[in-house]
Amino acid sequence: MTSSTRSTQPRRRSDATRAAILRAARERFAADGYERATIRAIAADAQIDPSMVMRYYGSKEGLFAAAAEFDLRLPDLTSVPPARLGEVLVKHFLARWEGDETLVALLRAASTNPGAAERMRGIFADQLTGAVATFGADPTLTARRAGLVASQILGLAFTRYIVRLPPMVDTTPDELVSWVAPTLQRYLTGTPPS
Amino acid sequence: MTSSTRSTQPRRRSDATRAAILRAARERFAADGYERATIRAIAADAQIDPSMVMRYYGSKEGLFAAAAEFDLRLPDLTSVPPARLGEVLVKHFLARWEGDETLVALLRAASTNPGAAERMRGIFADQLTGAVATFGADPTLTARRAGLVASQILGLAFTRYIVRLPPMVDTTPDELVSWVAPTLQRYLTGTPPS
DNA sequence: GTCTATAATTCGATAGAC
DNA sequence: GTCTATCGAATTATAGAC
Repeated sequence: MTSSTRSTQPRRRSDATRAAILRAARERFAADGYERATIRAIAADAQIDPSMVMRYYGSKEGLFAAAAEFDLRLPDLTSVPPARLGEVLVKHFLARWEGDETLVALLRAASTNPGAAERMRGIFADQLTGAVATFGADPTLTARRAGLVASQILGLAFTRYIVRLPPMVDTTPDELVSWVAPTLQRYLTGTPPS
Repeated sequence: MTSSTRSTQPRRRSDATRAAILRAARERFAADGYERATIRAIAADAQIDPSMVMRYYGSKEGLFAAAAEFDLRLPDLTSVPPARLGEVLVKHFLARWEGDETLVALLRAASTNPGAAERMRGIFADQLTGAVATFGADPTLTARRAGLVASQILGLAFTRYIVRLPPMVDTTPDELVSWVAPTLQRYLTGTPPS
């Protein structure tokens, strides 16, 4: 029962097609948002028939849910020098986004699609809050610290990838890290104001 | 030629209707985004016929352009104590938004509508950069400082009004000001990193 | 100025042949 | 598994009566 022929392998022709659909869907959702991205256009990009999209993913919502699966892949913050938490986080986020348009798709869709907004809340409320909680002292402040971090991180993504403000687009990732890291550092470990 | 009868007064029945349309349009665009907000729904809210919207504003794009007119109404920053610039700015933005949903409409639409994104760029690149330039020392840094401020300000609005992250929704404006003011202060007047 | 009627598209989704 | 054909609904926009 070592290997090749079949039986335990459900993957055949369809897996390549499914992957092509997801890739095209991410592109379109990222570029056009949820409403303007049509199943027909996605299917054309993937060079398959539109009805295949429905067959594989049931509906447009189902397709989006599959295409916008996103994991922040946050590193273990307990092994990071406490004074460098902000820097590590900004670097991580920028690197994570520059190579994967899934978050842009999610960001654009979250503006108009309730399901996408809900997923965004889940990602930043669960994954990020969880990471912040691993080292935070005061549990009652953890959620707020995570929310503030999310506000700066998502504002960075929004101005750089969605609105495309020229100064935010032209600035290199390293320069952005230098400016933004102290902000996150204070949100994460700073003394609560008054 | 003092007063009432007519001649120099083009406003008659239509002005109230136009205002009602704009109000309903801002509500719908803010709540649903550009694509999902339909002319029919806006007309129903304003209790007028859908064709009147077309007659007055020509097209859906034209209606949005009229409804999403937005002025930051930035105060004169030269009369603000330099050490309190961040605080004054956050306070101003929060107050400006809590009572006017136009920015939320613009924010939501900017994700999918190129024209709305262009307007957003104009607002933050012109109005904000102009205000920052009035006191900034190094002109080459002015655009970048304004962009960074925009990133935190728009991230605040995005997480609080669009995605509605619970910790950002539950926090009072005063508490938000306390946390965010130092960030803007550093973006505006801080020493450039390395 | 206001409304009815409808044109012209476009979309998501379905049925069914092969 | 894949594709053709099409349904039914919704949209912006227009033409024209009153």
